[in-house]
Amino acid sequence: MDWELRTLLIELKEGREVTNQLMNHLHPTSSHQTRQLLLDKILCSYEKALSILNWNGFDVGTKPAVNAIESCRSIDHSSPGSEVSDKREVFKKRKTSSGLAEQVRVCSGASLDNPIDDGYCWRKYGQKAIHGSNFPRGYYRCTHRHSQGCLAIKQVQRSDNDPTNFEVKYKGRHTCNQASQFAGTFIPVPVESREKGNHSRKRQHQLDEKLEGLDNRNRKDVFPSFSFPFEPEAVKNDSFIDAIRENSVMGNLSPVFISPETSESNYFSVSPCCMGSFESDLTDIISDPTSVTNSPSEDLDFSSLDKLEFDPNFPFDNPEFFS
DNA sequence: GGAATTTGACCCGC
DNA sequence: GCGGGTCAAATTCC
Repeated sequence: MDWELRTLLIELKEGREVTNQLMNHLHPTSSHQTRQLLLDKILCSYEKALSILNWNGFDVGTKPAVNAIESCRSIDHSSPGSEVSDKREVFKKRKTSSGLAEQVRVCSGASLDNPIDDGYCWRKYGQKAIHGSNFPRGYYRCTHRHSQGCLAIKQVQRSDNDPTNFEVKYKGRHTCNQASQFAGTFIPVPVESREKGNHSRKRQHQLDEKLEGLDNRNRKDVFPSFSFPFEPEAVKNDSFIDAIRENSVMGNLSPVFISPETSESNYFSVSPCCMGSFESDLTDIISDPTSVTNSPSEDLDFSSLDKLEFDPNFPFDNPEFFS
């Protein structure tokens, strides 16, 4: 089974699951926003599935609905096997999107105080007003670009339709130590401690920017390594779901995951830059309740999370899936 | 003084 | 020519 088909199946399964959730919320006491959120997720799954078919040469006949796309927690545009190539051999030569591994993520529900947090240290190198967009686009590159030659970059732009949505485009892969830290043993770091210390640079103009749309706290975040049980059996374990739920409900967008017992043999970590769609899907699971937490529709039933199906035969150890 | 951000200018693709 | 991506000097903060 190839990568696209697997992703397609995941999306279809998720669509079915969210549809079931929506059915549970059809009673009059359920809030409209909750139902709208679930509808958006269903549309998101459809759009992702159609996009996959589209990429594989199927004429799906329709263009993705903008609202549906923006409702998606993540849309993976990674082109497997594509490598970062710094084309800036000529001064200020413009990089083209082709040839760059690109991943687009839409982080919804990120309040001004809870911005995108992907765990890497980024340095902002530019900001540009985008034609037709109310909010400027911020350009970030890895802090270790010069010291370690890390070529990872990202672009952050707030959605016009929903200012709580941040569209984050990742291009390139982290080759710095941060990436290896992600591959290491998980060290849980409380959110509070991550926001203190030398990463608490606050400026008045940054506060102003907050109001304008680009939150700056996503620029410098020290983010713990993320790992989860390697064995599918452990994935099915309630502790896994509970950990996700607990951390999600805490309102932290970061996939801070506290493992019961960290063991290198039982846990594996995946660098976000290399996770591809799986990371996106995992982020879906983790970030969705968060977005609910930050949204007015707080009555979303988390119990449905327990119904998520994890394929026991899922090839977690198959490197091809993450390429 | 070092590091990070801001911002105007430059460059390239379309 | 326009829009988007990047550079780099200036600025700001610790």
